[in-house]
Amino acid sequence: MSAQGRPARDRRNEILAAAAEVIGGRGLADTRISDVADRAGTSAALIIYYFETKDRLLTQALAFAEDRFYLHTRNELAELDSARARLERLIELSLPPEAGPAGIAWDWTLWLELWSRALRDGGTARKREALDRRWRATIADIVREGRQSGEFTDIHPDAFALHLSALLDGLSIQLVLHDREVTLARARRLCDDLVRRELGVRISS
Amino acid sequence: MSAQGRPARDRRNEILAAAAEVIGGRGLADTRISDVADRAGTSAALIIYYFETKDRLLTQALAFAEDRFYLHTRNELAELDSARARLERLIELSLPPEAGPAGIAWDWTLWLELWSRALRDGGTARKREALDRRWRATIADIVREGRQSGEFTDIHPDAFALHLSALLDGLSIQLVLHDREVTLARARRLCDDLVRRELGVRISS
Amino acid sequence: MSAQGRPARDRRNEILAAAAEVIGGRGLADTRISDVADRAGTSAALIIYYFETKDRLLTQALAFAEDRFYLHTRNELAELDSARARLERLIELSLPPEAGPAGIAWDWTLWLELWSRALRDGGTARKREALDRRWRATIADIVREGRQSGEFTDIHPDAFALHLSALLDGLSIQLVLHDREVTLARARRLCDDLVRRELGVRISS
Amino acid sequence: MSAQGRPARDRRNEILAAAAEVIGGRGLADTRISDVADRAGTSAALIIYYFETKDRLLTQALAFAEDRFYLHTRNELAELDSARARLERLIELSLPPEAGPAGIAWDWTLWLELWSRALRDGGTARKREALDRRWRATIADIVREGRQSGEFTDIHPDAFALHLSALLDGLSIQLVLHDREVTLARARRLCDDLVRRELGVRISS
DNA sequence: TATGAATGAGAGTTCATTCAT
DNA sequence: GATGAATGAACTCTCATTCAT
Repeated sequence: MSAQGRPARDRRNEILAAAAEVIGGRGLADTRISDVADRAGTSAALIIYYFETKDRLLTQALAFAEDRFYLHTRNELAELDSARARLERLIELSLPPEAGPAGIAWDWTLWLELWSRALRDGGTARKREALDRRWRATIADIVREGRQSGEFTDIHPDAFALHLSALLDGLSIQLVLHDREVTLARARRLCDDLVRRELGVRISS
Repeated sequence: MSAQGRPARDRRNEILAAAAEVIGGRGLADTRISDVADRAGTSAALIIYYFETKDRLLTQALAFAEDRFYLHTRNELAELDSARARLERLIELSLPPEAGPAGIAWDWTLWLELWSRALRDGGTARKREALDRRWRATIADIVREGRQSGEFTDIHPDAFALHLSALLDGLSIQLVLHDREVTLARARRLCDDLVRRELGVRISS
Repeated sequence: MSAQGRPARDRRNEILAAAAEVIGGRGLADTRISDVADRAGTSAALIIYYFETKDRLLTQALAFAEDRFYLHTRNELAELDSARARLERLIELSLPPEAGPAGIAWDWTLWLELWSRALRDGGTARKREALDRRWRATIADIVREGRQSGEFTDIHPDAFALHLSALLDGLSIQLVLHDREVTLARARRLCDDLVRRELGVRISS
Repeated sequence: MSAQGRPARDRRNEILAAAAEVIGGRGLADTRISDVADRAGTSAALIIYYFETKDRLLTQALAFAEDRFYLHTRNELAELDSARARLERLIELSLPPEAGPAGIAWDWTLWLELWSRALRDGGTARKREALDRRWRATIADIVREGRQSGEFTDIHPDAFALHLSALLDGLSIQLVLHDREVTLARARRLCDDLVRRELGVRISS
């Protein structure tokens, strides 16, 4: 039993990862259970066996991917020792990489799907709210730490967090959608300006 | 001929309007041709007769709704005689109204759908880019006018336009999704702050 | 009225000719009223106006084409003054021309459609029987004439007519279907042999 | 595994047989997937599950039926020990039975459909060519055997095979279509005559 | 006579889900 | 756990036909 507990959890996560990839590649609306099964190397029936319903699979897959991204970011930030560096890195990780021909910003793609799904699906809506709250809290915490360490000027952490996160969202949309007027450099500069103006510190990402 | 040309165009627009409503209400993915037909008071076959394919219907419906919104905004702005007032109004119209339980910000709902569709559909992608460009140009024009009339301090119009529009997008997402931490008032305050700081003018929306 | 009678008949025939072409090109099963309308340069509604039903249109179109072919053959034969020449020409006209790349034997194509349709459609069945009977009679008449003129040896005209017409049908099928083992030359030789053996006359088509 | 492999193949063949019956009864053009499903006692979805597309189903059903007929004939012929008897039997099996009111010559019906389909469908065209070639080879082989055993006079087997098969096709068409001038007896007599004249042997079928 | 607009009645196909093994 | 077989419910799209003009 306990010997089976692990593999089962692994299987679940493999499927969730596969689902996230498929969603990222084809979009939520065009994702079929059998696509996920193919990518995960199993059968559609098994996926239903684990998740009971397609809807639950998709909801959990989105949550899985976003949690993974969040944890990845958390870990990266934990390694840095100044608030300034952490903020700089957070901005860097937030913006989707300028895509080469085939390059697609997987995680950002999922965010767009998540938003439209959250409009009608309560579960997704709650999850999204929690994720965004946690994200803003991360920013606000960095601000507080920087204030305490004397790196940043005194400013309201929550207001700044909302401003920065909203700006990052707004810019990222243009970037994932490859708007020709919005380059990664321009986006960074706007964020840098905001940081400099509000926190009195210069970041050169 | 002319007696027949008009009705046909009217029919088309009726259908597009109906489609936009349905998409807003049920989401792009859950919109069936027959839903649109029902709302428009016709048959599914007629919709295919006019639009040939469901895909084309949806693409055109999104474009139709966004164009309508843009024209509406344009007209509203044209009536105001100071750049400050126009900017204030633009921000007001941009942010989705704080929705009561049943209230849904139709147009913003469509934007979210538009984004995720633009990820994979070239036509939608192009249309979206054009719309956003036009929108930022509108903001930049107001800035230029305000600068010329001496209302605003001297600032780069395009950089400001990108900053404001991105911020509005980012905040609006939280608002349409009813994030409990982001109220319409908070969103407005952030925009006001930006305007005050960058353009040196106070707006009290 | 009489001034309109002509054009109306012309219209009908134009449509029938168009229908025959479409059937030849796309097959009976894939022929849509609107295809015929397009080829005839009218509207589908007009075709229904003339023929009332798609079924009637198709039946009449097949009959029209086959009658036209028969009359064409009749005229050609009437110009020749020996039974031998007439028989030779009849065989020549019966076999589908060896098709170049794009070449399709229109009339033979229609025959195949006619047969499968005659299996279930009584009207088509009757028409087909009449056409084949008339065709065999044509052959038998030539035999009789040749016998009388002393060109042919004495043989039963009807038996010969059935033999030759069946052979022509069977060979023509292979030819329209481009069987690589059955060339036009081989087919002719078989017919020539039959004629020589049965009628004691050599034809060199 | 082996317990599952068989049933699947059986299912396929059941469906193919059902399809052949429906095509024979209603014609290729009027055969719906659901007709086949009904006759096979399953669902339309299962048929798509096995054949992916209606087109493939029909193509394979025609091939299935014709192969079955060919194998049946082969077996029958193998039991006979003189070339004369085999030829006689082949002719007998080739001609459609004189149909009573309800009697329909299933396999011949399918041939007519096959021909018109082969006009536009490459796959069907290839299959048909192979079938006919095999059929003529069967005839030619009998001729060779009869020549070797001294039963038949010396004649070119391939030319005879083409002549006989074409004649059989041409006559069979009249018979399946119930031409009132062409009886089974008349058709047989023509074939007998051909055999007697060309092979120097009398068959009394 | 002529047609564009409109529709109902399907048809094929997709797909989540169930179930026996 | 795992899967192939099976299906019902839905959906898009096609097309002959009708009708007002």
